[in-house]
Amino acid sequence: MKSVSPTIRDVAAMAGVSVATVSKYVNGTQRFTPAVEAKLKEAIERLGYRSNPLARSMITGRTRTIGVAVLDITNPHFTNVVKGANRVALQHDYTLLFVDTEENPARERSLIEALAPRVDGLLISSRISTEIGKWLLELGKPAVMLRRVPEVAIPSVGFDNRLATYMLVRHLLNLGHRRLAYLGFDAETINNERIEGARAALAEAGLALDVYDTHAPTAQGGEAACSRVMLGPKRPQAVICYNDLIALGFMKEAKTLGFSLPRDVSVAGIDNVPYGEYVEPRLTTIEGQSERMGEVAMQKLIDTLSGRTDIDNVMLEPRLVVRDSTAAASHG
Amino acid sequence: MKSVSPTIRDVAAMAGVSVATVSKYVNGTQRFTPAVEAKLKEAIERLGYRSNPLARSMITGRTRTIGVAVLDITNPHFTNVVKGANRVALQHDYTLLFVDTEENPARERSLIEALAPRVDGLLISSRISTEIGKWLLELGKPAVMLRRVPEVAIPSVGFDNRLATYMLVRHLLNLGHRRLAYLGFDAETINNERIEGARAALAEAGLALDVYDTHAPTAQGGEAACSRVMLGPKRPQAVICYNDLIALGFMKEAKTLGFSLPRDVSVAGIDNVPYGEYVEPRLTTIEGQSERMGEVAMQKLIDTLSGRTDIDNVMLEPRLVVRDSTAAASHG
DNA sequence: GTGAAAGCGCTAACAC
DNA sequence: GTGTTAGCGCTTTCAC
Repeated sequence: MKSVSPTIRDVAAMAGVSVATVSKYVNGTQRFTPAVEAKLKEAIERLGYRSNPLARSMITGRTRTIGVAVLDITNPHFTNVVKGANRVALQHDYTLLFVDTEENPARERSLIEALAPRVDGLLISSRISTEIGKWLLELGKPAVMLRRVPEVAIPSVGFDNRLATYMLVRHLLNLGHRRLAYLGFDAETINNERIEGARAALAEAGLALDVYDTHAPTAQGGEAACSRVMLGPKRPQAVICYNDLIALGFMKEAKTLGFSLPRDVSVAGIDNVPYGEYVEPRLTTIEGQSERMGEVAMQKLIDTLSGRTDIDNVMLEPRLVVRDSTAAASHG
Repeated sequence: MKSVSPTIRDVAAMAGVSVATVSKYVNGTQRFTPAVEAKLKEAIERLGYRSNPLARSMITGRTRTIGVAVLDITNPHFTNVVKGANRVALQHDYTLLFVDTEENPARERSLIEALAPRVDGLLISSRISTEIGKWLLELGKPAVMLRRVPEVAIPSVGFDNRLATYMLVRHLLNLGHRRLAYLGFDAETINNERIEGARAALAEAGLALDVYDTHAPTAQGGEAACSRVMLGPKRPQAVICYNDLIALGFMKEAKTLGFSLPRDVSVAGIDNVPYGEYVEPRLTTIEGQSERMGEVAMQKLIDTLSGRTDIDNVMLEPRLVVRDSTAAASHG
């Protein structure tokens, strides 16, 4: 219960050796005579000495720690990314430190700035990836972006957003739907890719897409937007949501408004968060491979840290998961 | 794109002043002559200088950072705790660093050990709170436990587990149920408190509790245990789950097994995670005040860091949230 | 206002 | 094997 921790010098004094010896012993850099080793062990034990990682890092320049910045720790997609990243990090004896930027670009930067010097490398998911990417570059700290940023020389792992919505539209088209809506999240750059993919598939069938927007990529966002979509002048037969959370909220509110799902409207999301399986109707979605994304990104980062330097942009492939929230269009 | 960051000395050299001056300027400790200030500003700008927090922390002994260790970042209960904690930390200009111990007591200790020296204080949720608590005490690092640990001299904020299940049982009793089961998570110390609370309420009615166990406090855990509970020799009319996640998994599997909910069985959870509102039937639960727990705990920690030292154990009160997963017992 | 110097706790040559 | 020494990048007295 000492208020101030013992230092390497205290140990050295107590064991009657030099600080260098203690340092080497603590780091297992060398072998020692049994006598010295015993004294060292005893002194460390009695003093309750623990080496100060800050001081060590300052010299070695390494922390054996990796920083992960996520946009919203509440979103299962991100927690799964984290799980995947954690698994790989653990295998390589790295510790993960997380920071939640809370969808706030202003804080984002300062949080990453605070995190960066304390870690060996960074895994970053950001709304402003390109900007952050450039800034990271001049920071000179190894990083991997959790989103494709081909325009910056930083490795990244992303997801084929165009293909995801393209597939979703094709699926809905096959079910006989003609009036499709997209409920997006405008503040996000990949939102446009998702719209493009949907439009491309629709264009092939000579159809157009109605685009709506939510204020947040969350269930609350989906709830809030539902009545506008479903009770507006262009009620869709099917709606594709920016992500599963929005879809979950949308479905809940649609039911509250008296609609029967999927009879009155088909709904699909993207990410395949675990909870999509527990709602009714079970959510049709695109498997976003969140955990895999975390794994791949972490592996890339560790490779970079180990000297390998192949700056490429991995693209994870989407896979359609059909469940009960999408059904054949009713006649009329 | 320099590989090595500029130091305070580079700035001093470039601006033609001493390092002490730069330090004071960077920390806003003092006022300067406009001439010096301008030179400083320019040098810092051109060099892209950022002060190294490691070096600073080593001297000041403070990091302006708080470490939070959670058991499972995938569990919405914990992410909400984190949200609450983050909110008040932000107000006081503290940055949060998280670590996910992944329900693994062995890693728990080493992760916290790695985290502790890099932060000013700790917020810890652990399966082995008492043990960790004692250890924390001799570490001398301010900490607050996210669970009541009255037996250790560490502030903590917890939740009235006995009252929670007591209330749940009373609710179920009022609905006419007589055969109640509890689906718990044995590895958790508070599991016993929850069993006690349920038993106390049941005893008043001259009834007994059937206790089952899951291998994990997750939806998968609930799913896996469901058939054992529902198709065993003592099929219950109502089951209380250790937490909402288990309840969600249990409900899903019960439906798969052909049961109609809540007609065939009433189900209740604890925590009030957001997704309980999106499933069908909507989950009856106990509001666990996760966010509030995070807020209170962080406030306590910050108070401690500011010199206040009232080591008490806050107990948050449970509140019953009745939804559709609990209904009147059917005759028979 | 500004600077010189000591040193935070530790590691890494290098010498013995 | 073990000790000496010179810092890592920064803050902090204490002079001027």
